[in-house]
Amino acid sequence: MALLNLKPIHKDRTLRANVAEQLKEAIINGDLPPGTKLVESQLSSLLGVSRGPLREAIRQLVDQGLIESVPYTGTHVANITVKGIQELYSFRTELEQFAFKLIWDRRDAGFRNALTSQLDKLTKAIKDNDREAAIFEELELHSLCYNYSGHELLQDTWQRLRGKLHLYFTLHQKAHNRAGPLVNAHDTYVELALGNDLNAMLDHINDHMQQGYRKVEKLVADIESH
Amino acid sequence: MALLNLKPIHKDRTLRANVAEQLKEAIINGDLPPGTKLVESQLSSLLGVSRGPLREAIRQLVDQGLIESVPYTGTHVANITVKGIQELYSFRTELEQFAFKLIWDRRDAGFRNALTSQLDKLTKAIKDNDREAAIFEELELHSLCYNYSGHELLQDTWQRLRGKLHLYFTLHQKAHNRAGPLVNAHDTYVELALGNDLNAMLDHINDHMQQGYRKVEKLVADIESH
DNA sequence: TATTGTAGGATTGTTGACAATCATACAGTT
DNA sequence: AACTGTATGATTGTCAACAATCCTACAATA
Repeated sequence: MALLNLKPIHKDRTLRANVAEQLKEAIINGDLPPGTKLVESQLSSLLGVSRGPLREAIRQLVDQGLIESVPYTGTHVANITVKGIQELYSFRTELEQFAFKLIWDRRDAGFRNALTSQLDKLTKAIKDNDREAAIFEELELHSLCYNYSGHELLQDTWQRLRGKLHLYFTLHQKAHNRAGPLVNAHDTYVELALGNDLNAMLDHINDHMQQGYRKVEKLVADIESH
Repeated sequence: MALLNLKPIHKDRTLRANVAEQLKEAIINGDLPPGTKLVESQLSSLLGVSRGPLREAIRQLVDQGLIESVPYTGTHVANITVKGIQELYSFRTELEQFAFKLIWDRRDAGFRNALTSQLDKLTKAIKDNDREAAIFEELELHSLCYNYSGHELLQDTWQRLRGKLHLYFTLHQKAHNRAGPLVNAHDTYVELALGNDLNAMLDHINDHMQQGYRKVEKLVADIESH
């Protein structure tokens, strides 16, 4: 048995999974803006899929907070609220601090390499002015930290939040038509993440999140007042 | 308009919701032990419901980690692992500390009354040797704290965990056939929660969780080795 | 005019039949 | 004997038709 490097099979080629993925993409990309009514019959014919798997996909996104649904009445893309953003950022702060407390003594060469290489990707995307990619790479950078924690429950929770966060980033970028992540915003983040002062890192996470929050805060106020 | 005290209508009398509730109950009560195969056709005829809503209910519980499912092959009640319990308790510690940081300056008479009254219910259930009730009331005590935080994202996350926690409690109680929560385990908890030393409370949450973890730890080792 | 009652249409919820996929057992091959 | 291929049965995935519910608009009533 001398075979290796086989990527784990993605054993989920159910329609449900495909539909969920595609819907999520559409919401996150801003193609389906918050508040958009989602009518099952329309969507199903649009996707070339019957309503069964579509409903299951929708329910999956409801659990992720990207879609809201009231029995017998309707389904729509989740709206954005100031409270929602505040909660997301405050919660993220706690999660990421927890992640780093877990990671701290497990950081090895693999982690260091992955992190710096990911920072490079992010920096490159920003310099290329590829905003979509920049958003993605920023989220990947944080995902990396969660993954190295080895804490599945934590990872799942992060994944659940990631979609909404991505949406906020996209909306902010579209509204202000300016670059997403700042060029140097993550330099000190990575620097501290590779350093030897845990408390400094935890403090920085606080700052990092508050910075991020302020960036999208105004956006929401605009949207909320229609 | 002089009418009040109307309980908010529970507008979810869909079959999906009923089935999900009933399935969750059965799992949590231990009627469907971990590893039990769940066959859709059997369950649907057993519940007198077609497979559509049943599948949606199952998917809901999959998202809560109570059920595991592999496409085209099968579905079964989630198994218990040492890692799973460790993660649940370490994660809970962070969540509950976060909750109390949020609550701390919002604690009012209503909160104090609710908390002490809930402690009374718990104590009574223990004294009456009603173990099922004791488990429920203990979870309610913690839920109260999460609810008073006003943080919906935190509440949702807690609710997702609560099911699995409930299951652990039930299994532990059935395996060792001893009382669930100890009589005085929550006295200092409530005492500190009503006091004026936040750090003491946060430290106590750590202890409280580790105590709880050790209690169910052995159970898992037994189960894991079949 | 403000409130209540009542069709009508649209949308979600539910169902039972059909198709795709998988695990098992067993026969065939080397 | 170990491995490979193949049929079989069971189970999940998918579909299209039917039923239940809700929102809207409009008429009726006071």
